[in-house]
Amino acid sequence: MANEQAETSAETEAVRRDFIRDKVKADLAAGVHARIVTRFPPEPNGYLHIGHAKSICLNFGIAREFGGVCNLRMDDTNPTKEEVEYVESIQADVDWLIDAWAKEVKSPTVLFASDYFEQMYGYAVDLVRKGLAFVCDLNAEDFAKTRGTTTVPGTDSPFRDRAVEENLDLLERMRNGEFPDGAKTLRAKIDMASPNIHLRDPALYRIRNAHHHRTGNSWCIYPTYDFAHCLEDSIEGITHSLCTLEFEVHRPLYDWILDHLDVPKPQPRQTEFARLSLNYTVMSKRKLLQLVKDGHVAGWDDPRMPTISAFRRRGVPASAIRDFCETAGVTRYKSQTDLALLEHSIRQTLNPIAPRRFGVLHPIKVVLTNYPEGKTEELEAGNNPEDPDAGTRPLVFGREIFIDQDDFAEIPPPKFHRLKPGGEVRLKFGYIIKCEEVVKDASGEIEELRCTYDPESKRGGATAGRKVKGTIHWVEAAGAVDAEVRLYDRLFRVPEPDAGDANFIESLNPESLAVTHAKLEPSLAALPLGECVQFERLGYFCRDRDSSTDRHVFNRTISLRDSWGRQGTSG
RNA sequence: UGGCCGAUGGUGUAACGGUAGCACUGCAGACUCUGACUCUGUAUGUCUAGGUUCGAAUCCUAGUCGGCCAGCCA
Repeated sequence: MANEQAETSAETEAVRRDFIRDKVKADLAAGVHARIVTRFPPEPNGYLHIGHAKSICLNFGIAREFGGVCNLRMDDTNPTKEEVEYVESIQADVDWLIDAWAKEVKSPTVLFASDYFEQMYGYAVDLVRKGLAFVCDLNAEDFAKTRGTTTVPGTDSPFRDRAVEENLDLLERMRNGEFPDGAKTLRAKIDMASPNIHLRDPALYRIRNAHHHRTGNSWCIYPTYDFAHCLEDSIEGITHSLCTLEFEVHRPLYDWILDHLDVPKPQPRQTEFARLSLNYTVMSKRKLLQLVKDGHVAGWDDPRMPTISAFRRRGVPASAIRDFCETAGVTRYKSQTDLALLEHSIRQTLNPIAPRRFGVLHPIKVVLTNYPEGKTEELEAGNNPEDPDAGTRPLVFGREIFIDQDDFAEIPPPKFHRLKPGGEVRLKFGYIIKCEEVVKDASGEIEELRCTYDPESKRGGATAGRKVKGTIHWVEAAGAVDAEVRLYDRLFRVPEPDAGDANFIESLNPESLAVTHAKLEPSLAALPLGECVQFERLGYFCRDRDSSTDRHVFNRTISLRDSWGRQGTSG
């Protein structure tokens, strides 16, 4: 009995996830819709970022959970800002992000608002016929002047009472290209005194003699967002139109347009949620574009960027981003999500699946003076302690190896568990070694460490059970693969780089990228692109696409949590 | 001197009139051939003031603070 109750309430809790899903569920229960249809409607004027990921996960996620579909629709109603490059990157990013969900819920083809231009124009004509829209000759400046302000009502356009026939004629001539850019607009006839400025006879069509990336030169008038978006939703049979909070004040107009047109019922309903805001980064397309154009980063997919393509290149699994979006939640409160939440999702996703490998980022050579010259042997190394099925791999061991600079200290700080003069550490999967001598060059730089090893301390050996404080990773010198390893840190030094009127460029973190010349275990030379491994004790890494057959470039996806060295430098 | 929206630990998010919970982060400890993982413990919260009610984070009123809106951008 008690168990049943617990299960029931747990189930209820699992289903109840946010206020939007509540609404969807209620609509379904009330029979408002037979099937849920959502949409993700990016404007192809930039690359998708982690903020879009939230919207993608929400829209596709809801469709999936409720057995519906989600359309990927390019909102391409402004030819002066949109490019094919962006529609392509958006498709690739969405496909990668939703991955297997695509088969279940994604509309089979990408949709384009521009495919509805003729239909939208027809609706505009309908509004004119009903006396609900008029052609206005005011230029942009006079339009603004007569709009009023937040506290002062606007005044009617002198063209507001044009006869229907004249409006029809003028609209057609607008379409036929008889007027220059900005000369005329089609406006809704609503209420210039409305406290909601978006209801003060808003523009529905504007003249743009511009080449559109899909419709070419067949149009010279283009619908505004407010007119186009609700119609796009209506045409596609969208049931729930989810958007961010800043569109809240547009909702009355969204409804007004559909209410006054002969469109299928039930009409789509717009619901707003708070966009994702992540600290230590910026999210606006304008600012991301500036970072790219001004060369502060290497491109849209520079792994320091918050773009989806950057996360992909950096080695972050799509499922980690989805997990993060779920963790961040959906509310109407404008929050600032901590980067730590994202990092946790990434580590949590990678830990059970990433094969363990050895990589030495900042090598110091170690010579084992009592290890026979010319001898090598194979050690058996576990691939992943989190996954019993991951198996083992052979690791060549020899007289000369590399260890990381961080794992040796000539003058060790308190509680230092690693190698120090006269001290011992275990080489993971191998022997216990003892540092006998520090060899330096003329300038005092450490040239190599001369150590002895305990031949019986290997797993299975007589002294294998000896306790030493530290276990470190290593790479055998002769077989080591040279690699360039790129260590990334947060792009900005401050949590809110674009707070207030701050110049976000000044907050860039000069140490967001550090490049090291590393020594890696041989198997890493063949690591396929797109696969993430853990360099033991260091973090998760993947091969970068800058690699070639004889050049190895790796990205650090994310470091391991480090309760010891946080005060030190990264890597 | 407008309209609309929002406010729960450091961060994010639950609780839908009935014991303020979870995750992240922080700190402390256990374990460890990864100073990881895992586990344990611990710290910190309902914006304010009234009201309704047996009972309010939740409902009402007012205030405070924050956000959005005056593109022919989306």
